Amino acid sequence: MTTMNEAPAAAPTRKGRKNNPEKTRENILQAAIAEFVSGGLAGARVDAIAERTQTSKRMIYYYFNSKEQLYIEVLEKLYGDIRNTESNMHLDEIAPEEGIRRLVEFTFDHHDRNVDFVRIVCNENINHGQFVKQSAAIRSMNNTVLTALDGILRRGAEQGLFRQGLKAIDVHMMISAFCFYRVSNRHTFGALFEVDFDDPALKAHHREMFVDTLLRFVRA
Amino acid sequence: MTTMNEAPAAAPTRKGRKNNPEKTRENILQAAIAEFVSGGLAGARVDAIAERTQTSKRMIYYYFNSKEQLYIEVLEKLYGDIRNTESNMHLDEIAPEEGIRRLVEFTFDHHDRNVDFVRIVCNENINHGQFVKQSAAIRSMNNTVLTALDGILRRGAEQGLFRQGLKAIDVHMMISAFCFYRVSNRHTFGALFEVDFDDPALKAHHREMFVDTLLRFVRA
DNA sequence: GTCTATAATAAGATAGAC
DNA sequence: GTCTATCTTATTATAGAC
Repeated sequence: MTTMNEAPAAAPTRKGRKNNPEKTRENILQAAIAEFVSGGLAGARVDAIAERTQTSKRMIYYYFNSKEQLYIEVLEKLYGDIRNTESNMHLDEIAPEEGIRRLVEFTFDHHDRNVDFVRIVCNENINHGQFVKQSAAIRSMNNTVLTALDGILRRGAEQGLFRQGLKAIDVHMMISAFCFYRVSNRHTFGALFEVDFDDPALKAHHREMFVDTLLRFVRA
Repeated sequence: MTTMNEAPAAAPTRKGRKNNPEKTRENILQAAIAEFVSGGLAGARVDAIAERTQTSKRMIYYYFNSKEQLYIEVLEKLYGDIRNTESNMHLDEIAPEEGIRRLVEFTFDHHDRNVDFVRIVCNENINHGQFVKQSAAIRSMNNTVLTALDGILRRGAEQGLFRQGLKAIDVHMMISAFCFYRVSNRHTFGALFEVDFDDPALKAHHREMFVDTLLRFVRA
């Protein structure tokens, strides 16, 4: 009688909500992303996360132990999303100029689509990057871009198309700066200069301008 | 007898700490900057601000009424600092290329020296720019750069040195993106790619590279 | 104008039933 | 594994003396 074999007709509104650990966990994680993104680590409220969830606050602590732990998992998830997508670019088989173009366009689109990622990185920097520094998972995942870019620059230089001695880290930083800033500072920049970053035409303009700027930088 | 004419020898350790409203206010404001900068609006603690102060927590509420009000004043102060310095550049009297160079260098140095400003802007964007949007003072102060830059671009185009049809807002955004990102993301970028942004040699390298990139962009 | 002490409340975390 | 109710601490804000 202590087993759960009774009351099939008891709660009609609770259809299909049987125990489902993985789904609950993912559900919490998604809610946490939304909450951390719109308030930072300090600004996020555990109660608010629970409200965004189909489950209760208790479950947050059950699965993640603390607010900080939850934050770290969010961080790792969002950083991981980039790596997964940026692996499939095959930048080593195309013409150097085309490689630069594609890399800029890819980075642009990725940041544009992942506002969440950008916001969480902003927050990390406000926290002096303390959690990124802690997470070995994150630190070890970010060098694929650099080697790909290095290949492009080297081939470009060999073919006489690009300048000699360009460093991948420099080019990468400039690409990131453009794509990141356009998302990270859209609210203040938008308010100050009355620019609407959601306008598709402006977005296309920026995208092409960034490609152009980078190409002008690398060309011999 | 209710006037304050007694006890000149009472407290020897409290020398010179007579009532000084302006100084107290400024003292609180400086402490608030430090605290808001290293934790954002939500992360900052009023107690912590008081501790950084030569006065008490009570005075914070006495002068600023609330944590939010204090935050807004910090915001306005830091934004104001830029305007004041960037007015004295006289960019309309020099050669166009030199104008671009100076503007980039100025923006670079300013961001480099004012980490506080950069952090507060990051925080503002996490808050969807809600306080910047509220402050009429801030919104009305930011158009001097744009007109100066516009002048440079127009003269450059007239002299056949620069391309036609370049927009000041675009150039300004790219300059800002470089200079801002280098400061705002130094912790995460530094941790991920093992870059030390405090290295003076690297700093000089970035500065020159940004000038170069912008010049390559505007040139005909 | 300034201080110490404290109220009021919000928020992170947990107990214990089911 | 999940829920509601609650404990505990931290934090914003204020009272009231001087």
